[in-house]
Amino acid sequence: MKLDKELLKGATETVVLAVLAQEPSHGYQLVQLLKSRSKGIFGFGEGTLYPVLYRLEEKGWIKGEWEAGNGQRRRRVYRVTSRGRRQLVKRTEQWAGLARGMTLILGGPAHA
Amino acid sequence: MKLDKELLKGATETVVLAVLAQEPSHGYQLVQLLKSRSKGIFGFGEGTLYPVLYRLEEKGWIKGEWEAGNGQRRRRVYRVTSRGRRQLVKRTEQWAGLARGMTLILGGPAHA
DNA sequence: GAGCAATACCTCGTTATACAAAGTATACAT
DNA sequence: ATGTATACTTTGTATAACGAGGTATTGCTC
Repeated sequence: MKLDKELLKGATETVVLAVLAQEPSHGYQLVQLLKSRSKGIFGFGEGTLYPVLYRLEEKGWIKGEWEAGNGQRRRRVYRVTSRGRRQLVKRTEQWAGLARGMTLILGGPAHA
Repeated sequence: MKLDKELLKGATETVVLAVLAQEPSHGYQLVQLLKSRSKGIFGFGEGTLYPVLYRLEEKGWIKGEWEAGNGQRRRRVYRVTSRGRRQLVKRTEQWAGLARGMTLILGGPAHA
């Protein structure tokens, strides 16, 4: 099942922040982490994730640093800043609120 | 807590379908139903909901009928069509998928 | 050393949506 | 008559996810 594009709006930044908070990563790696950690539910492409990273960095919620190439291809590793962590808390609360509302509407008296 | 605009994208049509499936309503009533049934979590305004209703009707998922004014102001009551009910099932599955993915990412090894 | 796959990054155009704000008009109570 | 709640409608703005295309490097294999 491929997730609806619109449904993901607003959630993408949150999962990116969450994964980076657990493990600093570069863009390409993030694509794979998001897929594996969500058991294949999320399948973000690079065309989605790189712009998200730039956005988050511009807002000061993550910080990227070029990793010197020790035989590796150069890559930019992103870490969550302290402001970013506060944001992650907020976003998580937002998500919980939405999830609660959805449950109330979808799972409520509908099955009565 | 006011829910982020972007986070709601894609979810709005689903909750509208869900409420209408439970109780055919007109637009103005829907504003209140969504608010009360979600215990205040959803606060959609008319400028959001009416366009949603038009969209859903155009797609054939709901059907509106003008209710003749028996002393009442004229109102358009919307009902979910059979195609709309199938859509609701799909949307609900989509939502469940997203919720599962979010839980995996947010609630997983983060608190380890 | 040519070819190829995987890695890693970047950018553009398209499309869809939530919302505020403003407007119109009716019913009803005071 | 004045106001309030009801009820519908439209416009403009901002944002975001994605596909598709592009560049460049590394390392493997023949």
